[in-house]
Amino acid sequence: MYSEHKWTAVEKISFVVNIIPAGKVLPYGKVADLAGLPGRARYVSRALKLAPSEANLPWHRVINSAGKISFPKNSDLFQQQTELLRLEGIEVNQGNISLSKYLWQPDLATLVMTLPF
DNA sequence: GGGCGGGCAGTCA
DNA sequence: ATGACTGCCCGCC
Repeated sequence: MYSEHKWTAVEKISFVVNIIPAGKVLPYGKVADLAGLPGRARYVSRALKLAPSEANLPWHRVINSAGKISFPKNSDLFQQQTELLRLEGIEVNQGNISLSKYLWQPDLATLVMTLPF
């Protein structure tokens, strides 16, 4: 059955963030790409900030393209994100995460069939 | 409402 | 590492 539903940018972003597996991370820019919104990395951060907590998004799995946590080192959010990532077995040193170890590299063919948009 | 300016959990050269 | 550039939301005329 076709759905007439029009996916909003926020919905697409939420969807992509939701399918990042535990123990993996994805940069803002990649999230935007997979959501079909190339060049809109900043909008991803904005969307995450505005997303209702009830959505239970694994926001902590989104980091910047340099492989770092995008919060000031003394902030609560920085601490939270560090802890959440460690709970999933990801090594975090001073906000740095090894992309070569933890970058999510989805099989694109599978992904295309997974995304509803 | 419409328009403009500032700010941002980013990215790339 | 630094700076230029971006897309878009939000608050204020």
